[in-house]
Amino acid sequence: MRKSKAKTAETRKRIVGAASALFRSEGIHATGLAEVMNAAGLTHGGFYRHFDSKDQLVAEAFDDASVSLRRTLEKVVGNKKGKAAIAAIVENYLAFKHRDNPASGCAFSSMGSELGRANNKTRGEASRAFLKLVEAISRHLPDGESAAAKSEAIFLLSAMIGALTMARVVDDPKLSLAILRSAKDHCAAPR
Amino acid sequence: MRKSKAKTAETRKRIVGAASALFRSEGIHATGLAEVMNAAGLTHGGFYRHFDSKDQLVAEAFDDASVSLRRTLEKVVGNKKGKAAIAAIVENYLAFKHRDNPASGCAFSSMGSELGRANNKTRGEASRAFLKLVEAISRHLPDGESAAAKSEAIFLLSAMIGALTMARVVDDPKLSLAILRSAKDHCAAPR
DNA sequence: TGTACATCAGTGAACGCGCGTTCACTGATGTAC
DNA sequence: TGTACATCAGTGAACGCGCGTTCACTGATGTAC
Repeated sequence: MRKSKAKTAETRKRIVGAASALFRSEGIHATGLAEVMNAAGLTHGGFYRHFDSKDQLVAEAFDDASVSLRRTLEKVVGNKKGKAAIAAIVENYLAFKHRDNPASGCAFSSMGSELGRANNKTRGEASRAFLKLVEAISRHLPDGESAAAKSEAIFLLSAMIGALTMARVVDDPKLSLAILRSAKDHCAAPR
Repeated sequence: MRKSKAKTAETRKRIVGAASALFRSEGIHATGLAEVMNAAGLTHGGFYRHFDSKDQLVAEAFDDASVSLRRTLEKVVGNKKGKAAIAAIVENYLAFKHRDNPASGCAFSSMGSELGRANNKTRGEASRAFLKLVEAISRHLPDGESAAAKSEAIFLLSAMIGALTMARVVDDPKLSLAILRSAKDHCAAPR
């Protein structure tokens, strides 16, 4: 049943995509490899033709999620500049749609506390992904290359990640709304 | 080997305390009941004399952690008022000591993404615990009872949780420091 | 206050189950001539 | 271009292991008289 190189590469992508969604919606530890392979339309035995270990899949799935988040942010920014660009990013990140769909959203919010205990490779990728997002935000702040803008962007991103995480933790819809709204109020118009 | 009521209550507390620390340092899913019981100086078989299920322990362990966090914050505030009180809370929360000791720190930062998938009881307790912390912060803001102060406190807390989480995720010490510092800069002197 | 008995905290073995990982096998793909 | 053979993607059974949970048992504690 050997497959063509093109098909094989396609299958691999499908596995990473399925893992990326499952890890974000159910957590890394709670998601089994059999579940991932099943979601990719395969049986679990074939996993090791594509990856060395679950850890490797975690790293690649995280990378997949972070690339997809950056693309989304670029899309919502479009041609907007300055405050309008920041506002678009903030509105999009703190939207109900994002809160209610962790599987396709920011991996820092959905796997944050698990990432802190991940292996070195994954944490390294997480650091680089975080910095790329910081850069994508600071670019739209006044004096975008400055240390102050970078610090501001770091804070905006951390704050949004915390707010989205907590908006998912609380079970009171009004409180969840209040968390998102307070973060929007404070982040959409940075100093 | 029946134990006195006092001893039994003491044992139960020890189990909850051990669970509280382990869940925060290794994650809920990654911590087994045998590990918890072992840390409490017992064998795993006795667990169900004290709790109905792991879920119940999770809820109680979370509660234990959140009470302990409130006590810590009360302690660092002491007699301080207004800005000084807020600054003390922020400095304490975003300290290296807190970042490097998740087992005794804020449960929202260490288990945030897992709490979002916890059962109803735990999420209900998480909501109440979050609100109590919000109240403990807003009390020190100008016009502390107002909706604006509450919103401000919600934002401060969410932002600090996000910053601490991310400071633990990244593997670059300088970036981790930058995350904590940017959050301190923005939170210590609220508008 | 002392005795007899019921209660139950804790132990350690066992339960079924799902985990990550390995492996023999199949058969289509890729390659060497 | 055609043939022969090596490669390897995917299957499904199996591995040892740790999980949450249950249970028979022990013996000190609590209680009823």
